[in-house]
Amino acid sequence: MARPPAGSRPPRNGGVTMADIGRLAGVTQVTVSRALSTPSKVSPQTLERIRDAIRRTGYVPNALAGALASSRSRLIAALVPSVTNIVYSSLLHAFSDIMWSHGYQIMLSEVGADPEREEQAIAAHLSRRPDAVLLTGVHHSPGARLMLVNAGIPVVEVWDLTETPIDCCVGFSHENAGRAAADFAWQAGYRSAATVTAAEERARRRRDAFADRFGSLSGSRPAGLDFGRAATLGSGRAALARLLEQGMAPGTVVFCSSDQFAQGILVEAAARGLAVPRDVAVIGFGDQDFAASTEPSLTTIRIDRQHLGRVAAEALLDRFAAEAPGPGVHDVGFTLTRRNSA
Amino acid sequence: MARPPAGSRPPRNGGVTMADIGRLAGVTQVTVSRALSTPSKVSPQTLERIRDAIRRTGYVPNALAGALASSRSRLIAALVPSVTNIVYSSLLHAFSDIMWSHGYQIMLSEVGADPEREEQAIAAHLSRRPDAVLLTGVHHSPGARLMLVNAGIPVVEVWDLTETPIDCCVGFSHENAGRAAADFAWQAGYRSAATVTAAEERARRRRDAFADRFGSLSGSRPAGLDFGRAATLGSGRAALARLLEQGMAPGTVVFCSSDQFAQGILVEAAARGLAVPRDVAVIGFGDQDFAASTEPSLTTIRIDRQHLGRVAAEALLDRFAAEAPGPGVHDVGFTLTRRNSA
DNA sequence: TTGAAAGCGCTAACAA
DNA sequence: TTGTTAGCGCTTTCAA
Repeated sequence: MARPPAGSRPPRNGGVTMADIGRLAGVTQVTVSRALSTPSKVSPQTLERIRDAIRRTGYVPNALAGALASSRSRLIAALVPSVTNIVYSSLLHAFSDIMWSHGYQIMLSEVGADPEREEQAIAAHLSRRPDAVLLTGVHHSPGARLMLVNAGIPVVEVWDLTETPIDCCVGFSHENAGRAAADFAWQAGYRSAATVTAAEERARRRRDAFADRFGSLSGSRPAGLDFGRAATLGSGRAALARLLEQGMAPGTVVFCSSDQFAQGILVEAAARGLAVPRDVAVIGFGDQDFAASTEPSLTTIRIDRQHLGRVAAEALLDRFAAEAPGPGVHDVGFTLTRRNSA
Repeated sequence: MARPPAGSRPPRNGGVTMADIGRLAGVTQVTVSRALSTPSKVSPQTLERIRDAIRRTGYVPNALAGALASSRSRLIAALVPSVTNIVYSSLLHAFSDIMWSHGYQIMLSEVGADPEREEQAIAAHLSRRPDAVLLTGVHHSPGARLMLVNAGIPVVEVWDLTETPIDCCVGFSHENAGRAAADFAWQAGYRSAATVTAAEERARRRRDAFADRFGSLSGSRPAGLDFGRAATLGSGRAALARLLEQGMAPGTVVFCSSDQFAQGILVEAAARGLAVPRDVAVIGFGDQDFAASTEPSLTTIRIDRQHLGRVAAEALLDRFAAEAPGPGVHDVGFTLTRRNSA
């Protein structure tokens, strides 16, 4: 335990209450409550005495009790597949910044790709009575949907789009992104394509859309490589090696499910003396901070994650205020950023 | 709001209480409470009826009320400088995994490098009455220390070491890491060194220790470059360019405050046709997932972040159980992983 | 401007 | 094995 100077017993300011402050300031507990929530309703002198008492005791209000009494916890539950994935963590960063500035705190959980685990996490979070929930993706178990609807609080689903959100959603179309990449590749003159994809549902949807479109454009469906493991530079290198083994034609464009993969392909190509994009071209996904600085720089699909996080936060804030908010579907889109790798 | 089928009014299962479940099961609220916390103390038939009622109503216990009544929130507050920095997020990942499996939830906040903001965040978190707090680093404002000590709960400071933790700490010595890099570089035969450092207090301590040691070994203090911005591949490239402009001697070893910088130097060197490590050698920090797969692979300082997170979790769990835990300082160490860049 | 009273939904004794 | 009684520390009326 964090221990106070030996000898004195822990003040455990969890022990100091509004009533204590009131006693010190010569008022009742209610007045202290008012001083904190609506200072304008308390006389200046009283306010001063109360503030003084708070300072002297180091009083920290008990938000648990406050939330119980008011049924507003000022807590937002956020569930992401992974915090170590920069794509989600940067989105979260923008989101929490705004929520924080409005007095909300974030309870975060990682849920991986397992719907069962997501359901458990949702239950655990709902037990804390959050004022809203942020979920990643739009596919959730019926059980999860039910709990969320029952909770009767705003829910925002991010990083994907659906016509039937639980409440509202902010994202972009992964299918469109895949198709846009295929159209770009075709128009840029590539006549052979391949895909490298991580084991993730949305990544697969991008890949499928890419393969469908490029296949119908070129007449032959691109070869695909799936990586169960997380997308890393190392697996990107391995992917190019494997593609080459399989006899990939020179001048093929490889559509990757993440910039990590793409960078790996760049590194492996360089190690093999292959020229990019002449011998092999690469399209990434995510436009991570390194994408513009690789050699050659990465052509990739960019999602403005800052903006996405901000729109998600605003959607919730809006719902806190509105009486009967409409079911909001916010498409924040994406851009194909052409650089030098394709 | 997540809305139930039109027409029916929101069950808002925040509305279903233990008393409601009791009524349905023909028992009092207390028995329901027991059924949930110590099912062994409830008869099998009663238990069955209660569980049935819970299932039918979709009841979710109110953890706010529970925490208020028991003064145990099963909440852990975690404060990290940044969630988008993989170094902290992977540590957090391991930490929360364990805490979660013991029934604790994490409340996360980013606090950047601003002590003022950290203090605010600590106050906000303490108001939720967490059962413990995790902090990054060992330098905190006097105000922050005071609040934490007053709270009387376990506190673990991670990613650094001190003789005087608020409560306990789990980390490694940044000074030792810097010196180890200098010793390694000297013994590997490098006679000229430089540093590239992000604007971060711990990074600077590593750099200073490196420069001191290498300086006393070689007789001349290494040149240093500071980057205010976050460590990115792009700034690593820029760093090498700048170092070269400044007339860095061939065969210099560059000690970076992160693997991102180091990778940037690798990329820039390749782009300039410089051989690594012959023309310029590089030592990174962090051993991120890409470090083993770069070309050439990165020599870097590795911290077992999984392990660190685990030890931090165990330290807290221990303190929850122990009567009078000793002030624990856990040095998890680091290893200099030699690969091909130096 | 302040206070009194009630209650948020639980847990923790203590009884029966 | 179950129930009764008291709170936990606040917010929310309503009254003064």
